[in-house]
Amino acid sequence: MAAPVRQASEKTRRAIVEAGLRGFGSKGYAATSTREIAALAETNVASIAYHFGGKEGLRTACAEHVVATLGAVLAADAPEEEATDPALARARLTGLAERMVHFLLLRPEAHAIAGFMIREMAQPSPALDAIYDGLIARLHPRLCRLWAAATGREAESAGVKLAVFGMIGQIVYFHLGRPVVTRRMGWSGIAAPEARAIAAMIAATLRARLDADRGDADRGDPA
Amino acid sequence: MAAPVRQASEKTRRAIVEAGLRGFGSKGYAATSTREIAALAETNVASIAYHFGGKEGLRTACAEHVVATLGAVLAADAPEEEATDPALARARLTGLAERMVHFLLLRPEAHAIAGFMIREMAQPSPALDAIYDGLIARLHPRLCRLWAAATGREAESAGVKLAVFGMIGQIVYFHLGRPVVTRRMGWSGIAAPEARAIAAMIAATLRARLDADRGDADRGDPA
DNA sequence: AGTTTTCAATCAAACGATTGATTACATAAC
DNA sequence: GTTATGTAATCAATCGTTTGATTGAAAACT
Repeated sequence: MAAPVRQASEKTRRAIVEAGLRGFGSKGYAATSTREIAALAETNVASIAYHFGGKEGLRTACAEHVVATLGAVLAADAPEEEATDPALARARLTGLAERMVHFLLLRPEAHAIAGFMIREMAQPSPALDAIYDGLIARLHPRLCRLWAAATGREAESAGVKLAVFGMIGQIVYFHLGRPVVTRRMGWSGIAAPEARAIAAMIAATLRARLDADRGDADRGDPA
Repeated sequence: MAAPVRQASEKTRRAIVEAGLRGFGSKGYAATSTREIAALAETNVASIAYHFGGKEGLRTACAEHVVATLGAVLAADAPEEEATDPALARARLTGLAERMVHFLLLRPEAHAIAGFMIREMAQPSPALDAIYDGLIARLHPRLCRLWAAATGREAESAGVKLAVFGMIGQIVYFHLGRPVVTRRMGWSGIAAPEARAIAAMIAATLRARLDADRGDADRGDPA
């Protein structure tokens, strides 16, 4: 909580957080020992208790790190002004989706981040609050507003909110289900070409859904 | 492997598997102790080693149980003859999706099953092989054939396979992201009405996507 | 039929290993 | 010299597993 701005111990902090995130994200919280984290961070086990108060403190620190990192990634290409033109909103939405796919599937650091978030959702802890407040609570309404602008539906309606979750769910699944997807597709892994194919499929689904919503919005049949 | 057909120890086996599945599915493999499982199954810790060779053996036994249970659920409403009529295939597909949503979100035993599968994907183990071979390898191609019949595209094309995964991903996500979804939606949980809303949204997405695919299939633009 | 043997099944108890946390002490920075 | 930071050693607790004893019922034997 209290940031030790004093010294260059920041390097150790970062190393521990990154090591913890990598462990928690790939193997899970319980399955990752503090000694393993310390070894990966090239420091002593006691440093974890010193810097974060304990393993649980490191967990929330990792959550904050995830929020900061992912927030920066998503804010980088976020023009402050909201898109009101349907075509523009639609382009923004598809672009954001595509960017999320590529980040989630190609960036090496994304594996730990996504794994961490997924595991936090599966077994909620105080760390999930930080992720929700710092990330979901900001990103999801923004996507809903874009969806609304692209279709004419109301941004905070249940249908739009669920549709946005559905879009996110598709993206997340291709990270989560990677071993299953690659096996079924006959891929040896997910590199740039595979990520492009997945992004194209998600974009196509998104376009189809937006088109359908635009038609339904007039007839008052928002599913 | 060798089934002890002799005695009524089958009851103990089942109790241990169900207890293990519940623990592994909700808290994760590493976070669930053998003592905890034994207590939940109302038996002794040694029974786990006796019946399954160890904790890891119980893991694969749980995977086999998941395959058997889920296989039965999905096979129950699977008319052997494949649907060739587009409208019928479409109805089958949406019906299957709806059934999956309701099973995953409402059935109490589904929580452990889904949690187990998700965690296995996140950290593949030999248990994942059993799940893939016994479940995915059967279900996914069937969905692809339905998709193909509904749209005119080729069942084993990359686009169709990915689209089916996308549909599954949406469904799975609403189970996985339950704490996040409920919070954002202002729900206190996911009961029948909420599951219906989610199922409606997924059905709408599916319909929109199938429509778009049917149009694209002629023009040879399968994304 | 009565007796003995065999064996799957379960149990309490204990094993060594590992866990997260804590301590006491050394080192570096200011 | 005071504080901040890092380390080695150690703590109690818990982990998965193993052990030896016990049970009850089927199998084998007389």
